[in-house]
Amino acid sequence: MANTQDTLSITFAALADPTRRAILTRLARGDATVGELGEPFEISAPAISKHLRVLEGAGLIEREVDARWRICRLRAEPMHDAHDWLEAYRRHWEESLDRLVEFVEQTHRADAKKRGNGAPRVPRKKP
Amino acid sequence: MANTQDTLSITFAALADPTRRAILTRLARGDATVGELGEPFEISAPAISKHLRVLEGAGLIEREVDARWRICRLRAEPMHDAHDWLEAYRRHWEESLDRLVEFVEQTHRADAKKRGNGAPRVPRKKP
DNA sequence: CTCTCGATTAACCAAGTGGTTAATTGACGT
DNA sequence: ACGTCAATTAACCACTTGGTTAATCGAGAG
Repeated sequence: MANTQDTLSITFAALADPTRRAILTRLARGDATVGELGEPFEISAPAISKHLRVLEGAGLIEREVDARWRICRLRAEPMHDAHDWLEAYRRHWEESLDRLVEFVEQTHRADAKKRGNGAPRVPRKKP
Repeated sequence: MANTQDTLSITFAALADPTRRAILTRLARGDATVGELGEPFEISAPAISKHLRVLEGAGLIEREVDARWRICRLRAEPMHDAHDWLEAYRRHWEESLDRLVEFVEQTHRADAKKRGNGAPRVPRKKP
């Protein structure tokens, strides 16, 4: 409902569609026309047009008109902000990974020392 | 319309709302009850409940029931995948940054040589 | 038992989204 | 001038989303 959407929200929303992400992935390999971009998908040209408008609205692509073709080019800057935002949570997912590694190592050590002990313990959710 | 949404789409969609991002930011400082999470916002309790269900559906939080409170905890793992996906585009935004730096340096050099030239030029979108 | 409190569910609404087909625009080739 | 081709716009549809208010549920307190 917050209609005056902030940039980050618009960026994440644009990225929340697999077709649009595929388009961006394609554009990372080089500029392309709208037709080329739509070719891999089984959806109509207007549907592609709409996706491109969303991407353009998010500043993730820009279009340059060349005769009757529109050349699309990737503009990755907004991803930078999204990446930075996520970066702030890195230690949280690394902590979870640490807990998993710790669990695996403990299990391995237990197996090596005395095989066939009790039930395999599961990492506590909040240790 | 792809209804069987992939994980990345669900993650990005969950992050595409400022209220939900604020909730995650709050949870990064520690677990909290639903009431505590909703307190900063001027929306109803059911609206918060829905946001939390979206976050839970994306695997970004988990809820533990404690008497009549629900304790919410951050689960940052899905952000890891989103972060990785964006990482693939790093060189693109860094290239753009390079172009900007190059422009600034050029401008600076020009200013140093002949001061007080025309209006301050703005970086071209496609130099 | 009853009342309150934290939280969720139910039912509804307005707006947005992702898709369609049909019509339109604009540049090119003949 | 005409037809064609790339792309967009228009109009429509089904479904989702973010919000509301009212009702419900479950655990404690009196």
